[in-house]
This record gives sequence, C-alpha cells and structure tokens, in this order.
Amino acid sequence: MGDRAAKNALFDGFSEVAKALGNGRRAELVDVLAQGERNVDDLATEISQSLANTSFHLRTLAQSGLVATRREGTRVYYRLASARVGELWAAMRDVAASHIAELDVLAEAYLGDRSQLETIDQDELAQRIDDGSVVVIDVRNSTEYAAGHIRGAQSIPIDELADRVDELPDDVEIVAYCRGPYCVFADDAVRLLADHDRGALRLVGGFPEWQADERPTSA
Amino acid sequence: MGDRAAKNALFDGFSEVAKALGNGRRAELVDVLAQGERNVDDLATEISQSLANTSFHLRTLAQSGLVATRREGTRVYYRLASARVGELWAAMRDVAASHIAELDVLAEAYLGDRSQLETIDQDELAQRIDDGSVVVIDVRNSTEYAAGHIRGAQSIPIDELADRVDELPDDVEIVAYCRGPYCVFADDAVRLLADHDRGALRLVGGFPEWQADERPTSA
DNA sequence: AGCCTTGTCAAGTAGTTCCTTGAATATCTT
DNA sequence: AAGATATTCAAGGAACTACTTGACAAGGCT
Repeated sequence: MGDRAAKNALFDGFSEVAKALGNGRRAELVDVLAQGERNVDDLATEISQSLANTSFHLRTLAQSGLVATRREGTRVYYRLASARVGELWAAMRDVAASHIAELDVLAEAYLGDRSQLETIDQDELAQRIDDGSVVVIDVRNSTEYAAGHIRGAQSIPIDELADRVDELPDDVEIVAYCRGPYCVFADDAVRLLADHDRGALRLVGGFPEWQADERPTSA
Repeated sequence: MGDRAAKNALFDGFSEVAKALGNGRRAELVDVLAQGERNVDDLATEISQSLANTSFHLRTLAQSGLVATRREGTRVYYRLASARVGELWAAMRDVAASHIAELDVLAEAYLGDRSQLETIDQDELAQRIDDGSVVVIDVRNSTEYAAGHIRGAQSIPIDELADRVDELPDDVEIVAYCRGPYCVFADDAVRLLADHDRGALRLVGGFPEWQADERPTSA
C-alpha cells in the first residue's frame, strides 16, 4: 500500500481523462456531443476533419470512458457517457476562460465583437417565456433541436434563417440561442435579424446550460 | 467570424487546461497544492521527481494559468490559481473514477483493501464534533495543517502517530482525515490505531472536500 | 449473392512531450 | 564580495501523438 509505482499508476489513470480532453478537436467533439448524440460522418463534417481521424479521436474518447456508442444499422452514434462529462467540459472551459489571459483574444477572433449584441439571461428569458413577450428560436441544426430544446422554442437552423425571417411575428422581440457561450450561430442570427430591422437578443449560454439548470425543455 | 482557423485556435486554447492536467505527475502536484501552497523543493519530494523536472512541470501548470507563484527570499511558493482549479481537479477525478473501469483496480493497488476500515461522512462528523463524542486528528504533515484544518482537529502527522498514541484519550472514538479520497494517510492511521486497540474511523474525503462544503475550518 | 454505405484499422511521418544532466540565475547570509 | 541555498533554463534522446492515405470490416439494400 502506498508505494510509488502504484501511486504513479493511479494518478496516470486520473490524467487519462484530461489527456482525452487535451486536444482541440476532441474538445470540439465533446462540445458538439453535449447537444446530443451524432454519427461519425456527421461529427467529421462538424469538426472539419477526415473520417478516419475523427473515428480515431472518438475511439480515444471512448477508451477514456468519456463517450459511449450505439449502433443503428450501418451507422454508429456517439454520445457523452453521462451528464457529468458535460459538466466537466463546462468546468474546464470556464477555468480556461478565467485563467488563460489570451483566451479573450482567441474568443474574439472566432466570435467577433459581441459588445454591440444585446443579451438576455436565463432567469429573464424564463420570465418572458411565461408572460409571452418573446419568440424563442433555436438556430442549431434540426438534429440537435430534435434531441432536445428549450420548451416552446421553434427550430430555424441558422442557414435557413435568411429565407424564413417572414415567419417571425413582428410585434414581439426575438431571442435566439444555440450550443453554448462559444457558439456563433445565435450571434449570427441576431446580426441577421438586426439587418432586417428586427429587434433580437442572444441568450447567454446555450441549450446545455439551460438543461443543466433544470429549466423546462422538450424533445 | 466563425472561420475554421479561429475555431481551432479557440478550442486548442481550451484544451491547454486539459493538457496541463494530462500528466500524472502534474495531477499529483495539483492534488498536493489543493491542501495549500508549497515550495518547489517540497513538491519535488512529494511527487518523487527531480527538482528540475518538478520545476518544469510547475512552469507548465503556471503557463496554463492553473497555479500561481509567490516569492519569499530564495524560496518560490506555488499555489492553485483559484478554488475553481481545485473543483476542476475534483470533477476530473470523479469522472475518471466513474467511467474508467480499471481505476478501481489501480486505486485498490495503491490504497489497499479499505473494506475493513470503518468510515464516517461529513454530516455525521459535524454532528459528533458538536456533541463532543469524537477526537479528530489531522494526519497530514504540519505545513498542511497550518495552512488550514477542520476546526477542533489536532495535528498528528502520520509518521509521528505511532509515538504519540498515548496523547489520545481512550474513552472516545478517534476520527482521522487527510488529503482526500485517494490519500492513504488516514487509512494507515486507522490501521495503526486498531493495532493499539483503539477504535478509529476514517473521514470520507479529506480537508479540501470539507472546506468545499463550507464547513467550519481554522488556520 | 453482390454492391453500397458507414465506420475502423494499419502503416508511416512530422512534430511534441517527458525526463535527465549540467550549467546559469536569484536571493540571502556571513 | 564570497559562499550557500533555492530555483530555473538549455540541450538531448526515447517515447508518444496527430494526422494522412489506403486497405479492410459490418451491416443493409436490391
């Protein structure tokens, strides 16, 4: 008991989990999977990597126990092994955001300048859904919407939004949400709606954060 | 906005934190630093690595923003950058424990068989401290005790315990605690006390868990 | 049965990580 | 100023990681 070799092995075991998350592409995969299960091909497109490489990264995640699989015909669906994996990913992202100085710069380079975009937080949105003073749109793709969404939200994937602006009533404010704090879809939606002279707000955080807070959802 | 290179850079940024934790020796350093600040020499001994290598690992952790430093004379003290880093480490450890099958085996190889050792949880200990029906001993080293301990606990480092058993009253039960769920000191203490015919219990979790739960501490 | 779709495996290469050794630097003590 | 203590830096080699290409496997459709 308590010898060095065993201690090394134990802590190497713990660090396996961190190693699995210690690659940008795998982190992206976890971020996408936090929205719900997806097949390999789909995930490869999502992270802009070859199928073989994506398959390899998914296997790495599976070996560390972070993701699980399900086969359906020729397709293999991957999902997070549990909700705690999603929480771990969120915790990691938050620690990175608060302790790595240059992360602000990287985030702004990817997201663009958010300072002009109005936001709404979860409490306020819940309130306004109750009193009917907003229309909520889910601008993620339709698979993600189908896997689970904010109760009462309607699905308008971001690349269909320009063609479907007319579907939205023009007498209430619009709230757009997507995958999470580092997802650009809702930002793009708010900008696009502003170009059409529609007042629109972005929900701070995305569906996983709403769900983690145990607020009303549908699927 | 939203281009692939920027997205890669952003997620590579997030995964820096995971990379920093993705090495067994660095994970150990974080585990030790969760007890309070320590100098480099001390940490090198703690993780059984050369001074140069330990210094290198600490610099890696510092670059990812997980640890911060303070100089005092010729000594440099390292500490966790914030309490959230400790929480992240705990979350990672828990995900590893619940999703990696072989971790049980590794833990038992390091800790030995715990099934014969009686335990007590935080709620029950808090209760029994209040009604005075236990003596609590902190079997970590004295620096760690000095940096913060369970209110009312007395310090008896594990390697002094054999010589100091007589200091303990023999009419109340003894509760030993140490660094956390994967620390052997309290297990060793309970076994040693049992050999001296003293009834002893191990607190589930250690000082960081007690503190995270906002229970009474002193320093 | 034969072909198609979807996903995994294997080999190879460029780049990175871990740890060691030995030298350099920073601060304190005398 | 010289010596002692504590820490960091630099160079180098063995081991691992990320990604590519091309071959293989598993299941479904006709």
